Amino acid sequence: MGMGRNRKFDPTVVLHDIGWLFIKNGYNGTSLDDIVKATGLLRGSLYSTFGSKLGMFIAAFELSLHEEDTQLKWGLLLIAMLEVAPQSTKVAQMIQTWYATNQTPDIEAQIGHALLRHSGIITKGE
Amino acid sequence: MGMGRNRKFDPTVVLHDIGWLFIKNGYNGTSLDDIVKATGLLRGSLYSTFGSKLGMFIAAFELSLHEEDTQLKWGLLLIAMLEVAPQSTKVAQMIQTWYATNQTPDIEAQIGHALLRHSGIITKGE
DNA sequence: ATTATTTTTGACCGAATAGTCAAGAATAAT
DNA sequence: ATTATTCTTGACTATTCGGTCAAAAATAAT
Repeated sequence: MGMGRNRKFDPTVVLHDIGWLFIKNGYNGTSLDDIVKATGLLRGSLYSTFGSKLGMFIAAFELSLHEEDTQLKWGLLLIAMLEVAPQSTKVAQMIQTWYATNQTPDIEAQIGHALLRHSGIITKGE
Repeated sequence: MGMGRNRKFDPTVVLHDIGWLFIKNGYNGTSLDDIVKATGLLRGSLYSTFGSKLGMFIAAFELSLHEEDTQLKWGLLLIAMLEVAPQSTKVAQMIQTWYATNQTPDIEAQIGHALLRHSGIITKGE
């Protein structure tokens, strides 16, 4: 008996912070020290909740797919496609699923547009 | 007097190997040990020729832009846009220049297509 | 053949990496 | 209030990271 302490932080909020970090530095470009500093949590809490760095990305990515924040969604989608999918079949499948349900005639142009924006080549409309 | 030894390897060939490595693992996902193994060269030779890991990427990227190998070119372009540009203004400028001279009505669709191919979401035409 | 200059070699370095864990603090259920 | 369970803390580890360097080998020019 005794269910123990409850989590002191809101995983959803933390995953947002982590998501934006990944967008800013890339997946391999983001270290755990970066995540620790950005979230204010310690490694133990992060690992007991998300399991691994990859687990953190997957959770943040999945969250973003169920949200309206298109900035977060597109950013993580790009990182997932280029950096994470090659080393995680699960992430590759998540992208597959997203693509299958979001396929439109202009999807490729949308992706290209997102990448140009992400890299700062274009800023607004054109 | 005495001009000293000549380089024992062909930088162009080496830069191709390095370029494909970056495409396969990403920039931050590729270590110098990876490069050493893939090229057969040792760190000293690589550093005396290219200066740094970033120098290796820039040289491989620049080479690819002057070539016909579209696979290599698109692959490195994607890596450059998403991973390297944020940490190198020089690479950002290279992409800017490329974009300025290659801007077409369907450039965004082309980029999106390249990224979908890179991540294995699509394989051939569609 | 000597020499000045260059490249190659591979051991080495401090810093950063992802991940671990035992001990302590908190708390939900009894 | 006790207790079983959970989360938090932060020090710790082994490994990998990009990069350096002195010595050795090679060679182009004289």
